[in-house]
Amino acid sequence: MGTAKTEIFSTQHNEIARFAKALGHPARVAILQHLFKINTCVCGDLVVEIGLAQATISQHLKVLKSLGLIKGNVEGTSVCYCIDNENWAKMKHIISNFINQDLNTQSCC
Amino acid sequence: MGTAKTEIFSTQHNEIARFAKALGHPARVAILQHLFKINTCVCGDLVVEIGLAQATISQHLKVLKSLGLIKGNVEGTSVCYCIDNENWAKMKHIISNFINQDLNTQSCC
DNA sequence: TTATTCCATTGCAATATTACGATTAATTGA
DNA sequence: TCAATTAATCGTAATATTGCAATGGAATAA
Repeated sequence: MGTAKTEIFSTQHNEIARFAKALGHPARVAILQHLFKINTCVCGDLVVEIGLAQATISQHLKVLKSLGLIKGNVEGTSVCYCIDNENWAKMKHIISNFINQDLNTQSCC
Repeated sequence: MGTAKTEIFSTQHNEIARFAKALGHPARVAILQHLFKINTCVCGDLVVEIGLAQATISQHLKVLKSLGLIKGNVEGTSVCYCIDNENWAKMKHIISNFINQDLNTQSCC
């Protein structure tokens, strides 16, 4: 175990969970927030900015990249990262649709 | 390790991550979705509905309850769960504010 | 009381995640 | 060419998560 039984859930539920999981670590939230804040691509200063070891940041970037939320471009000896607008929008819709549900009735308990 | 270094991140980033993490498992997504769908409290049929062992469901419910997203009421020999509207709204705002950010400029890469 | 039902908790095994030092690969600058 | 810089990857340790069988506690039904 330790592995989620994804096969018993719908594609939709698995997809919501996959995106949510990627946002489920403060370092990844901080990375994404920084990319939004500086509003351009980030080349190299993420390690300083976030305050974790280089290997650790690289691992978090890999998670975000593998989901498509960010993309990286090699610029000489450094790599520049930025939000992938298209996939970010896709994630936004999937998560929003889920969390913006409202109860039609009062909770009974 | 295996433990996130939450102390180096802002309260806001940690809070976003905490909520996102709770939504980061398809079983918990399915549980919440079911609670919205039937639009009232659920007494006892979650194990059948989701298809995991009773102990496993109980554990997922505990995660959701400890974050305040759901609440449970004892009704005789069973327990009824429902969405906690107040905390759900709080989560909704926190997550929405984060994911609804838009880039002012084109990505440079 | 005794059996039953429902659910939480405990204990455990398998796997995943987080973090980092060390190494490697690629590029640039001298 | 050779050092320096940057970031990915490897290896490893510590901890967290997932899942389930077994157990236990609380309420109900007989």
